[in-house]
Amino acid sequence: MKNIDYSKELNQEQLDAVLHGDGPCLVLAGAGSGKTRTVTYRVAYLLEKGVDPASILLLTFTNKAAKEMLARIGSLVGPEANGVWGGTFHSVANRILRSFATAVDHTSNFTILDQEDARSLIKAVLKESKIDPKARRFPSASVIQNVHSYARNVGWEIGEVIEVKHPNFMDCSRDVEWIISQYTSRKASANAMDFDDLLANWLKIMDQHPEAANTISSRFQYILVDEFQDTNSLQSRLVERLAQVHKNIFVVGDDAQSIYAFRGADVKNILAFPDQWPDSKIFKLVTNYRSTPQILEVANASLRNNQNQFEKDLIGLKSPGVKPMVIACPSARQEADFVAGKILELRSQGVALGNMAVLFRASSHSQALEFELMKRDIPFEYRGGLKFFERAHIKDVLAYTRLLINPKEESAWLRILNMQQGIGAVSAGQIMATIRNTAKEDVFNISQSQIPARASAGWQDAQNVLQASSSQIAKPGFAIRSIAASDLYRLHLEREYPDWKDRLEDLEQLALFADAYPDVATFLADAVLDDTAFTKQKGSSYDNERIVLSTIHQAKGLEWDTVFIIHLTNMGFPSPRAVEEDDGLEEERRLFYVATTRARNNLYLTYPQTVGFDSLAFCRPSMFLEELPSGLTEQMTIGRQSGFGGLRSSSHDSWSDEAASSWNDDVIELDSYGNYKKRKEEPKSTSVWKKPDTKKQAPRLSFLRDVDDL
DNA sequence: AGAGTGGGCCTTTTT
DNA sequence: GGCCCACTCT
Repeated sequence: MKNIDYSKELNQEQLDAVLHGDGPCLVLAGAGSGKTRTVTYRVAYLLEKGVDPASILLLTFTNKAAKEMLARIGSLVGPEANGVWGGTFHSVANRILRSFATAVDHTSNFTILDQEDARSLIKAVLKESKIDPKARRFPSASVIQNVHSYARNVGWEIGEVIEVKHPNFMDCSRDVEWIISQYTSRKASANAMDFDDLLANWLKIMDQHPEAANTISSRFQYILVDEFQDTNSLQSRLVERLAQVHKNIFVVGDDAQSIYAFRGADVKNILAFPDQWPDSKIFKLVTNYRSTPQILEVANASLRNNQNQFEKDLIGLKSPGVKPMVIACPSARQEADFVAGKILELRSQGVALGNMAVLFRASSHSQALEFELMKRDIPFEYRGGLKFFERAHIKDVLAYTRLLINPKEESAWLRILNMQQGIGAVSAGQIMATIRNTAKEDVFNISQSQIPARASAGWQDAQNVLQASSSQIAKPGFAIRSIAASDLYRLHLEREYPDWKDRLEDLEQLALFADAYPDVATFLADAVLDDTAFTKQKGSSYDNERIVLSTIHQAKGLEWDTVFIIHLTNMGFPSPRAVEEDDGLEEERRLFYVATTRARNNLYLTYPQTVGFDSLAFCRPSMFLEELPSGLTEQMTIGRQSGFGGLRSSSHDSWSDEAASSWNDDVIELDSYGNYKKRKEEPKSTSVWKKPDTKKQAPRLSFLRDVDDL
């Protein structure tokens, strides 16, 4: 084991937290204050003290965070770190449940349903139910799914969630509960778990199976939780149960960066930690090493508009840099143009593309920029949107693969059946009923006589593929090749997709990825829970030559020299829908805080003054910009005539003046979203009003990201 | 019962 | 602009 000089490598704040003894410990770590560093050194310190690596459990929210921390621990202490258990709550739950599945009425090779799989199962239940959505308004499958998931994560009744989140569906409450109960039993009989089941079943074992619970909790003597502000009630209870006996619970987080309330995260978990764990120690990390004082001032000033928070300002240590810049652009097209131009300019000044990132609130905000970057041949890496394992053809093949393990898994069947010629929702439902009544050994040999006549050919095709690949169960890569290369699936791809060749190549990539796994079940679990292994393979050598495009949520925990936050409009960010939620505005502001604190040296805040495709809509700058004290930022307006690069530093004669005066001409009206929309006739000054021709632009390149998939 | 076509509706974040 | 749904034709 390497020798670590803790007092030299850590500041006093961090050192205190790392060296603290056993028992409950809360570390409140501001953005850029060395949170990851503290956690990794803490683990190193435990190992150095002689703690068995296998008794340390490190829980995170993203796979990326888990991998990064484990890697850093590894480079700190060497191979001794290998035994440390680290991963997301969900992936650790998966690993544990593989050993204890029978306690919760599953077998160890249970299948994990991702959100889409789960939704399609709910949809099928909905269709078979006698509920007539025409007779009255009834929540869609995805609304039901959200309600169900939220209820489980925060521990509410279905009725309560509907009352708070969808009051207009209050009278459907009973029926929704019934649908959910059907979904639950179908899922169980298919030996499948959704994301929430992973956590819920883990907790169930901890609560109701003392023997198993004892094995689990005595195995993990030290529990560390990253991003604790993002835990929901289910996760918080899990953590509590795990640490109940030894109380060696070490959590780090920042209430100011709590941005997952929509999926049940509750800041109260971190605020109440000291009450929940008497005698806990609290450490605060407020020294920021990452950002210039100018950037921190903007972040701090913004956050001061929030009421519910610990009082704490980040204290910057870096020497002064430049003020963050606010850039008003006439349109999204010109915003993209500005950002692309600036990227090239910075690169020529020596900032590597990999040291820059463009962040946005919602995936759709990046469209114009994606096009502009492609046009200019600027390589970029897109984070967010569809992941590799969520793309249609990948999911198709995975559905077949799932059946090899779990022949009665309903949502896999539904996906496959609906792909066959001559099988629609009704036949699929009938066939499913037959499958449910068949022993799992016989499912691949159901006789034609039990299948509706028109569905017969399609059914036989699918059977053939399954039978052919079922012999490859021990070799996931071969199973995948056998499915992807089948006439049935290859022809399906050719029929459906213009880019079928790329997709076939994707499938070979998938097979290569699967080759590394000892069996199909392990491979499938990773495919659903963790695709970092795959994405890494793809882009590794380019990492430093690509600019990152990312949603703010996915950018949490990361940092870059230069950060652009785009589409800072009143209708884009804060998101109008989020603002309707309780505490929604404050959460959006925390999101803005997360975004700004990703930047080390340069921060560009841009917004278009118009958005829209059909009709042009004006928008104002985001309130997060308007509420910033003037003087903290440099303002800039891009003139509408200019191509790229032509900037004006005054707002005189600018688009915004013209737009403002137009608002008085009654050409603009409020639409139902509270947006200003163009009405009736086109104004005279055509060049200004012509809608930007971003519409006819080429679609996103499919190998970068495929939005047409699902 | 499926498949193909036209119209209304909504734009969020993710393990 | 794109998705989902409902309607209609086969």
